[in-house]
Amino acid sequence: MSVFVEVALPVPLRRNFSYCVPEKLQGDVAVGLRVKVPFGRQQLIGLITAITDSCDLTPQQIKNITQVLDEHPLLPTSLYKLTLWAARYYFTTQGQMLSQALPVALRKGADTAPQSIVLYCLTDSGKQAQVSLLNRAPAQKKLFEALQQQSISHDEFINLEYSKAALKALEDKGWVARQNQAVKIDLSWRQQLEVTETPHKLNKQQAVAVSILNQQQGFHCSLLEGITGSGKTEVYLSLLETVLKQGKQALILVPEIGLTPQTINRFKRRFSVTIAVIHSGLTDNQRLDAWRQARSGQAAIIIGTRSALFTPMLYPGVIILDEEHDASFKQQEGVRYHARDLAVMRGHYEDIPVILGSATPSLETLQNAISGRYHHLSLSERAGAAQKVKQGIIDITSQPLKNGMSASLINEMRMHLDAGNQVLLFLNRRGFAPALLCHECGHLHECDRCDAFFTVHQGLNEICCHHCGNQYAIPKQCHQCGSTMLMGHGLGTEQLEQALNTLFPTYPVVRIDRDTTRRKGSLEKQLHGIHKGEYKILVGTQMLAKGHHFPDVTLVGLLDVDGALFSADFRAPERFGQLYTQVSGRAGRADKPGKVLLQTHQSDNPLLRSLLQKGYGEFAREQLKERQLASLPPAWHMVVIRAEAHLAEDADKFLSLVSQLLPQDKEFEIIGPIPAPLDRKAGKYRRQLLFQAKRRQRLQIEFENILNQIETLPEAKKCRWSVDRDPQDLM
DNA sequence: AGCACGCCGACT
DNA sequence: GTCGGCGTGCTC
Repeated sequence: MSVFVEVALPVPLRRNFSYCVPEKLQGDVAVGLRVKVPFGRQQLIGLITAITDSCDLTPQQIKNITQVLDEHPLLPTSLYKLTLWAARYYFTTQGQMLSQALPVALRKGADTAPQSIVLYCLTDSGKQAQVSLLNRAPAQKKLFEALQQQSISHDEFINLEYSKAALKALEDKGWVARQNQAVKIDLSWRQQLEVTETPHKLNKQQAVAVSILNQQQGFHCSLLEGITGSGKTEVYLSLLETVLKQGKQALILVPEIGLTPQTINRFKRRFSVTIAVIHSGLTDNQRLDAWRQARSGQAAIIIGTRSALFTPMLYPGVIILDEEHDASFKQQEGVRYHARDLAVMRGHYEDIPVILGSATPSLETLQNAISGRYHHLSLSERAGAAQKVKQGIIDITSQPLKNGMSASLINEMRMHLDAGNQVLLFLNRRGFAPALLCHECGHLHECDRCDAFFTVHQGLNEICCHHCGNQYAIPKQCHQCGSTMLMGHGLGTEQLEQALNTLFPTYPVVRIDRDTTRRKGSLEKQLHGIHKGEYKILVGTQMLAKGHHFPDVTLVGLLDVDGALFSADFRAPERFGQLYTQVSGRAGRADKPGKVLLQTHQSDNPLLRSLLQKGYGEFAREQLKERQLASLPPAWHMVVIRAEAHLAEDADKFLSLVSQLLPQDKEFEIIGPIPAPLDRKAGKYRRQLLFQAKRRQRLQIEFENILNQIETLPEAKKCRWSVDRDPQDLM
């Protein structure tokens, strides 16, 4: 009897591929194993998704599998199911989703079995050697003395940054030798958990949260809403102790920027267990090692960024996702999955609790907490005696601005700087979709058909409503006061940095944004410099607000509140609310009260007033109502198809055809095609088509029906296009 | 996505 | 006369 397998391959083709299993391999195949197969002219690695005894294809069309790579399924059932679900949800292929979920090394065919590790240890002559002989070779001496204490594995050797040359020299002397040691899986933590730090005393709210979380059995999702400094981490640690004591593992996900040595150290200090840390700086093999440690159960705690979500656990106990509102949990290329949403789904499949923590929860999570789907736990007491920051609004309508700074801000900066403190200036992420604003009267130009703001497209000389697609030429005069001082887009961080250097020549400036932190380790270096007081003025984008505390900063200036708050992006107010709250939570300290200054043309704006007076919680609830009224997420469900082409018509034509494939009614709206807010990037025209559906199921079905049709459109070949479900921003 | 085939311009 | 540009077509 002939045996066939369906194989999911990492290709952007919306189907799996059938292969024939040669007789000698028939006993080796099972669902979930990796196989090597011929594909066109290449050999690819894919995962078996099904085994059948018949196949519709003609014998000429079908090829044999080359090799079976695994003995046991690569992923536990829960994770396998999760990738299946995610592939459907994000309208992608199983193959793409699976390859997203696996460490690169495994995708390339690496072995899953724990391999032996290389251990450097002293030889007999090394043990008798005199250290004093190395007095003139400090690097060798350092390494030698470390080896006298204990042998060092190759990984430790790399991590601890010993000199390679020194190792070579010691090997040449015959004092050090390499040993291969088989990796043994140490599960002792499951029997006897060592707590190496006395837990802090919990306050009442923390204790309540911990006791509720400790009682949870099986799947349950909770929102832990705790203001900055309220001790969320202490709650996590307390919960971890319970989970680890039950012999179960914990998966902790943090934003990209939040995975600092300090974070990891907090967990390391408390528990003497193996912690697998998964971050972007790891090599493929280091990632695979972390993956293996998690899968074998040796790593009690797995801590990592977005992609760590897919790390298998032998004894799953809990998933904690900290700073759950952070946008870095949404993948922005390839399969655009959201780690928070998938974490909840994974918790469901694993039947374990999921904790989402934030000081400023996303509206998605807040809605689930309010509706009762999630447990809602609050921490509103600050641990220390930190004072509340002072907040001030600077109305810059008609005020002369020096590179975006008003005279009153500059004065205030000077006062704080002269007092020996640091000043922090925030500017929006570069290229935030700009609204059209009158500098004289502060009027914001709104669409006449909806109450969304127009977005300025300088390149097209157009203003465009991203809510309905309405377009006009950029007006010459303000619609309200007739002034010609219309502002389209603001300035960038680089320009600001230069201006500050001239304005405050005696106070060193540091700029922190995507450009200055691109190189590995440069962010850490800059942050270190800030803490040492090498810099007095800090300029940056959102990046600076995340997770870093600057005790000597007493003044924070938000230069372009309007650009951040009144952007076409429907999440702009939410984002701004989060940014503002994070920043206010960080400025100053107990003995040095902080001050936050906001520059705006809209000092009376109700949104801004509500945020400043009532705080994020109330503000977010108001936003949630707005979203409901506007049929926006999380009330409704959104998908955007983006297309990019050399000719704008090609992208437009394609998207128009797509829009015609779907019905439109009261519960299913299509907007566009409209230019993307950054409509011309790298010489290509970007257009997008927006879908909003009242019911999630409806969106799913409609899309599944048309995906194949979209793909076969001849126009689809003329542009690059992608589907983004639950888009984070409409850029 | 790869990787081929294929048909037109500037080089030894 | 070739090397190489990237357009389009296919992959069980």
